[in-house]
Amino acid sequence: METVKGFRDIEDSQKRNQIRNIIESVFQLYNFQAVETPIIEYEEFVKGNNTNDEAVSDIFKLKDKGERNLALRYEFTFQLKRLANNKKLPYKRYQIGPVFRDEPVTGNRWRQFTQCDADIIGANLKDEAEILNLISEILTKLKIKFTINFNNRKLLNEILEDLKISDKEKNQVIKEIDKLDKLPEKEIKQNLQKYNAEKVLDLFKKPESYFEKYKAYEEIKEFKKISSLYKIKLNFQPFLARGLSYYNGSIFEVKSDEKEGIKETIAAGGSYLVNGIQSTGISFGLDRLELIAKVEEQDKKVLIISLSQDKKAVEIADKIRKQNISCEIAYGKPGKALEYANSYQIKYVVFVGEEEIKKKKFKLKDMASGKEKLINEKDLEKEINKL
RNA sequence: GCGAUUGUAGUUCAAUGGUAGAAUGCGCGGUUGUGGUCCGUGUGACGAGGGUUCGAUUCCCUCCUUUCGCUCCA
Repeated sequence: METVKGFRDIEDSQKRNQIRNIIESVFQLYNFQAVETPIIEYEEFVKGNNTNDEAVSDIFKLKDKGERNLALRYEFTFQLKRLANNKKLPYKRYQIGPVFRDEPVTGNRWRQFTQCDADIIGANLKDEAEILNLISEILTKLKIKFTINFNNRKLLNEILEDLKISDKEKNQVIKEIDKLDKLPEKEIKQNLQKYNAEKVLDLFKKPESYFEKYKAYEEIKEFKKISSLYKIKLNFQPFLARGLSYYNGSIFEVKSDEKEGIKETIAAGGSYLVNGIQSTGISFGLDRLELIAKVEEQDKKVLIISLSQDKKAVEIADKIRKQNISCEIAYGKPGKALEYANSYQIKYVVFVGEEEIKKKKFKLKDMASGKEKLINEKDLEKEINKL
């Protein structure tokens, strides 16, 4: 049986859960409120004002028995319009959950994936810096080396207006510019000639100081100043655009620096309006973080082998679990039980047989070394706890 | 969605116009209180449908799927 294209079974979700917990705990440290919202919404609401966005054309559509036109959420941001109503500002909320996009699957891209969002409704530049600090804290805890690319939509707009590019063509030009880190420059230049905008390419080669002449750079300058409070390194990328059209100020895109990392974006965000209120937010891609994060796996697991001494085995297992150590009992032949332990990476095994019960000493075996130790019944849990 | 590409045991790979073989995994045994080595044995696959043919896993068509690019994006 196959899963649907772009959907998958996650057979070992332990690492995933640990990453989720780390992200969630940091969100909470910054006083974001946890929320959950419906996966299904009215199609009209999902589309929102962003009907021009390509992403909106990627929504999964469905109908219920009442012939309502519905859709699966393709992100969380639009749902903030409802949540942010009547809230004391700034309203800070986080949400972790699956979103759905009916789009082609390539590489590390799925049609169901889990986003971890933190947003501030009613935000200024200082809040944006705080969001960056939060990104940095999370990725550091996940032991991921990263670069934060950033830009400001206002700067892009100003540059394009300066070059007398019409509002209609602006979005097309921005899309071309956004490909700069991907396609060869020649190709982009050709495409830009259609809009008479090839000059922008030369602009983007200029050093950062060149952009100081633009009014919108003031905001970038101010933002950099605030961010320096947190010692966050930002990589100013004047051509960074981001596809979602609702962004109206700062935009961020986080990439992995790891050699074995992935080329896809691992977190992205920016500033936008919610019900006319200036807001900012970030979204992590849990599925991608899972590929590159290094988390310590809880690997102290114990297998009790009951050699027809089930009563004692259950008793000991219970004591070990009370120490908060994962433990299970095998009732079969010892050979089988040891193979089982190998197969599921259970590192310690305790034999519970007639002899042990008589002597009140139990054999504790380290699977990696094969060494066995006799341990007094009283000290057993303590010994295991110390391992 | 468009263009290219892919599809055989759970996994990784073979062969073939006369319905398939290995490695590994899994099960059982050798070892009824000792595994990660070895030996034996078992299990298990032609993506789905249609066409050509005496006969199709093989050739053709459609759909699905895989991978890559475009578009877009976590």
